[in-house]
Amino acid sequence: MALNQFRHCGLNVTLNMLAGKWKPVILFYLFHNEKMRFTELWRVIPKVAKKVLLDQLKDMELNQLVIREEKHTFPPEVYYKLSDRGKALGPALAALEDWANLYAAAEVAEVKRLTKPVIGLEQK
Amino acid sequence: MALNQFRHCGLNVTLNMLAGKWKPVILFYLFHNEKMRFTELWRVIPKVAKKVLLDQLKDMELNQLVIREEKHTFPPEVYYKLSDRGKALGPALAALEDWANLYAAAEVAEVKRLTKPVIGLEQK
DNA sequence: AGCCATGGTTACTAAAAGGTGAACAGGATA
DNA sequence: TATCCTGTTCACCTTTTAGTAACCATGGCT
Repeated sequence: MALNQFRHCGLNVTLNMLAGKWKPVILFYLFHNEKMRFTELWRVIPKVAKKVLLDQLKDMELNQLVIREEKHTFPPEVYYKLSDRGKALGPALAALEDWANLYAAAEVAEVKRLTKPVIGLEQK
Repeated sequence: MALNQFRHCGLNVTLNMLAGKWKPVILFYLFHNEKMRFTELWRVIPKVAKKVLLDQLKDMELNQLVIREEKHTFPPEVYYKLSDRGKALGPALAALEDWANLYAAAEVAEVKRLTKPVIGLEQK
């Protein structure tokens, strides 16, 4: 889960926390939604396996980027949301995104085409 | 090398380019040094295998973050330096680092202890 | 009783990333 | 001639991550 044990500075620490195939998408949705149930998140990222999504969320919870909120009802309801720490990542993530748009436009364009079906969808 | 083919937005693109165990260190040195020979870089990051360092650099070159400059002398001299694109990452990377220092202080502290011998060293 | 739904786990497989050690040009040097 | 030096490649091996599929508990429906 958490990778590189060689971390020499803050940059490494942060990137380690963000490393994970689905974490950027998860962050994307949580930045746009405040609170999401597990299944909701899962439906919205259709290509990911349940277990993997759980792994990534668990990892992010461990790093205190997200908070898991469990209502002990039946059937169970579990909500995931950004912690303050997670929210504080906003500007930095925005900077990364801006960079991509300014300096890696080609890659992003290609990307946007590939992902329209997944992102920007109606979240219930 | 370049990982996640699932990229839904700029964030993903950027993180994909930064994902790699040694890329943060490499960036660190190139941000501080302007130009470095392969061997110099290799000596300064002692725990990495030559091949792996080469892989990471090749990857970064592909993503146009660094520029490889080869002097056809004997023995060969190869310099690596940041491209403009790479330099433009500066602010975003600084933001990630600042986040770590403000919100993940514990992790960074632990880290600083582990890495003193590697970072902040006398470059040549 | 049988089935659905939710959020998990478990055991296993596959693919990617990283690591090791040897080898290679080919001029310089001893 | 033998050895060194630089940047690279090759053929493998190990460790990490991601993916698959089945199974569980539990209460509400039908």
